[in-house]
Amino acid sequence: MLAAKVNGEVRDLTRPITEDATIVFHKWEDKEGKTTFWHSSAHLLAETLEALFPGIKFGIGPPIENGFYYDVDTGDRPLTAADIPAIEQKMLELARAKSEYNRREVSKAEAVQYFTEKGDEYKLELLEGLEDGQITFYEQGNFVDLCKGPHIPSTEPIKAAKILNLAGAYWRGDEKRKQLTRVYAITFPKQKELDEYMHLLEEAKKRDHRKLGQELELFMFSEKVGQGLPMWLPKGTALRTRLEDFLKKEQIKRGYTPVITPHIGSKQLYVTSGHWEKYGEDAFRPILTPAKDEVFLLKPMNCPHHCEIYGYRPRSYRELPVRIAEFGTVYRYEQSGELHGLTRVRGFTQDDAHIFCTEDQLKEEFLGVLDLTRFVLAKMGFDQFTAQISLRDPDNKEKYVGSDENWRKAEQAIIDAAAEVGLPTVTELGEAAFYGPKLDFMVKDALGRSWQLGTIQVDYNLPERFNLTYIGADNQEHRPVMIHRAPFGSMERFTAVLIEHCAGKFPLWLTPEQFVVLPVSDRFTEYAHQVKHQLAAADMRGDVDDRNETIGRKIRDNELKRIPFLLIVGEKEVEAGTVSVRKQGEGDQGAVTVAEFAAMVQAQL
RNA sequence: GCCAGUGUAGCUCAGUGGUAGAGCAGCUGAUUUGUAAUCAGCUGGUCGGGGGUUCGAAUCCCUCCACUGGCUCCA
Repeated sequence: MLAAKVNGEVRDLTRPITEDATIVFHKWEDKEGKTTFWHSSAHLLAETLEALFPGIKFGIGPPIENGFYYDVDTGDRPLTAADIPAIEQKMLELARAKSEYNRREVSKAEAVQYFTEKGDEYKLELLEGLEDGQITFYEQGNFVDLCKGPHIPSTEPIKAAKILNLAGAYWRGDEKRKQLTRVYAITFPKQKELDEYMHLLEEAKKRDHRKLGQELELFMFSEKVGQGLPMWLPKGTALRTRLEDFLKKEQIKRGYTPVITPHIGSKQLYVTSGHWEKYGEDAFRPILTPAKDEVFLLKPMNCPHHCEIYGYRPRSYRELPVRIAEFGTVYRYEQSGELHGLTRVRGFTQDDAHIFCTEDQLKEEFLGVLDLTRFVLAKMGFDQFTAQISLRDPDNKEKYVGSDENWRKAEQAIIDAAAEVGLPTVTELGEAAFYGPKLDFMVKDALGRSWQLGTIQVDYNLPERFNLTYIGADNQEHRPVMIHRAPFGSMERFTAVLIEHCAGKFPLWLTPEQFVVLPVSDRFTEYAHQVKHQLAAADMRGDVDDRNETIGRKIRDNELKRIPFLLIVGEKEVEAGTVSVRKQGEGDQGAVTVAEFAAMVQAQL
């Protein structure tokens, strides 16, 4: 037992209960138990660091989803990987002392005095935000920390510890302030659990899309081409093209109109849209021409172009909603430290569309987009995702364009639509786009990092900025509402997450190569090619591995390439007109005729 | 952009001041193969780029570039 929930509040097991209370005990298996365990471990880590590096100063040290961290200021002597073994060792040594975690209520003056004497300005700053009478210290061994708790009774159950990594982190998350060293770590009550966790991390690394992208020859980067500018190799292109075709077809069914727009636009376009003012300085530099004062920008978004398409002639209420769709490639100068495989790049293609509709149609259109997005995710086998509603930060309205009334309407439309379909959501203030609130679908990558995939945004503002109108039944001009949406988000990020989601074993309808025919020896190569052509005629994709290698080698190589079906052909198969089917990861499935195999695969598509 | 780390052959990696290495891949040849690596030979590197220290630098220092882990940012 690690902690107790008393009347809904998680507390120390050792803290006396002075009122009538409902009590729930938390063990390691509970989220609350782990959180308390890791929070206490953070204090143990701090005690360790203080013992090893006297004079070290402490920021904050909270538990996180997997483990905990502590932000520290080590002065002139940086922490490095070489320090890790000593830290881990000392941590366990201190844990074995079985120090009790003792809670103590202190006055603000007492707390300020303590940290002033200790010289820890970070704790003093934290104290500034706390009210007298609410302040508690926790003490274990030789370490005292400002902390509201709760904690486990003693360090005794902490049996295994691992420093996961060292990273920089700005104090209070503010890039203008000092950067502290963030020590990430995790602890367990048993060594075996730590071993299992480390094994899990290893397995996750194996499905990292950057690694699989290289192994499966899906995409590449080149220093000469530039940072964050992926190039899709033939197999990656085959995969991506199928994703695009799938969505294009579905969008046609749902009343979208495909368009194509250029990769650049005049600066004036982005002044109108507001992007110039908001992002001009942080974007790729403007493109100049021989003509004086002529300035173009690489397009960072497709919406301004689509607004121009909407506005190229008068629109009647009868033709709304207008749904303009484009797989549009955009370029954004992301900070160099942000680039990450295919998930964060500087040139990428959005499966973008902009829906222009009346206010009355807004809800239905939004619901339609929600349905499309969920249809797409389901088709790809994503059942684990969260939906995040991103609203404006009400305390920083100057970061956004548009009137309060428009924002109120837009935010309400998203909240209502999500509630209507029963979509579980979390709401984040301050995460909205500058022109409107968003509903984002978030998924996690193999290493637990969360990425935004599909996005739906309600926008009252760009239609105003572009002076977009339609003529209503009353023969008056009205302002349409705009929905920005991208079910995949971007082809790059979606592909990355898909690679990791299926560990490179793509669904049959998407995979670049569905089969490879493996002749047992070169006497059967001709038959192998016949098989391939028969299957190609049945609309299947694949090739012949006619290298002069043993069958065992060919099987191994093609298994590693995650080919769904290996078709082995030798003497027996040639005579019987069959193929021996070997399914990826599942071994020999026996012999069937080529037609039977084709039918079997068709049935699975 | 910031903090820390990494950069050696196509890939994975060894080499820490004294003649650049291994396995795999590739090429050539032999082998004609029955369900996850046949054998042999050969090729392949301005040790990320530039500058410096040194008799001598993959190795030490500076700088730039790229990548990795975070932070900040993300139209």
